[in-house]
Amino acid sequence: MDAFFVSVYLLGHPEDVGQAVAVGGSPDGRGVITSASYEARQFGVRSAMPARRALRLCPHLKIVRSDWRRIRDCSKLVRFILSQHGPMEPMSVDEAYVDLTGRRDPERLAADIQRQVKADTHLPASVGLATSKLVAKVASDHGKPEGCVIVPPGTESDFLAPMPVRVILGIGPRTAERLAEIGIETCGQLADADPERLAGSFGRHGRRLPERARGIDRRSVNPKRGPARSISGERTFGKDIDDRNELHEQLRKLSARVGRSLRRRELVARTVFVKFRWSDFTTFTRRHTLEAPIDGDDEIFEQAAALWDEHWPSGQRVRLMGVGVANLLSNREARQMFLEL
DNA sequence: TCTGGGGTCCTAGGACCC
DNA sequence: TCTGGGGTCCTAGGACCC
Repeated sequence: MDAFFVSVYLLGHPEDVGQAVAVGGSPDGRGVITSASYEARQFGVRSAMPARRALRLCPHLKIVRSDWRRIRDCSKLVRFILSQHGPMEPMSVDEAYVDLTGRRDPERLAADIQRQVKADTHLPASVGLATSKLVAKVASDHGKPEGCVIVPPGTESDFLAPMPVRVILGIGPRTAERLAEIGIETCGQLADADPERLAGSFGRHGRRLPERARGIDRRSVNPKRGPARSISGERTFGKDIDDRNELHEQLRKLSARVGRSLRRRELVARTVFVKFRWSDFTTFTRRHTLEAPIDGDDEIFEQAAALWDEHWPSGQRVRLMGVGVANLLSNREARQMFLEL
């Protein structure tokens, strides 16, 4: 989906269509931009940018909060439409793969699906059609907004060759920087690199990079999502906090939020973790695993508070606090475990 | 002008067991 | 005399994604 959160907002606010609009947090506090309209992007506004900075780049920018209910509803509808056309694997709230293997005239089908999404949701989407997930994703990004990019079989390598290595899913800023240090900046250069040499400096993952850069990716579309592996909540405070009571109060709120989410999904957890971020941005986590799984707000808070008190130097100013659970089991699995014990 | 929030996966070291 | 070897679980950090 294109500028998804902003597009969803505009559904309910047609008067703002064509304006520089962004979804994000408060520019007075420590909010960042989540999604920016293409008009806002012309001013350099990007997601993950501090809202304050976005406003400086684009003084007339309208920043609005995200409407999660509406976003979820739109996401569900898009997924439903896609799933009518083949096995569908959701990647995130606004991206999914559909397997059209064996379908007649997939080029036309891709364009039809895009039109159907627009007609039924009134939301703009981009489509990429290719022989693998990796290339389809690059193609889809390449045509934004409202693009429909088809990469015919056999042309994957040529399609990717001129592009920066960053377009490949899994190559982030860190890997791109390290590749640049050895003179590799484009997919074409990466495709020609020696896999063994890359394995030397990038480990197991490195050996596969040249084939990835050629568009070779045998991963299939997998519609079955595994169960959640962790659930967490975190909060960056508007102002750093150093008062123990206030910190405990926040810890209790976050624990309750995590607990609710856990129970709604009918899961229990054996591990509780807390996340710390001091004023100077030093960040770390501490965790504890229990013998028996839990799902209650008070139980989560009790564990979180013990970890917190153990690692929070009294008086240390806190910028962010997080609480999470991992080692998740379904209620059924937990019952089974209990019987075995 | 400092830098959100929700996740996943991988790596590496240490404890512990046989 | 130096210091096996494999498997599993746990912790912590880091890269990456949207």
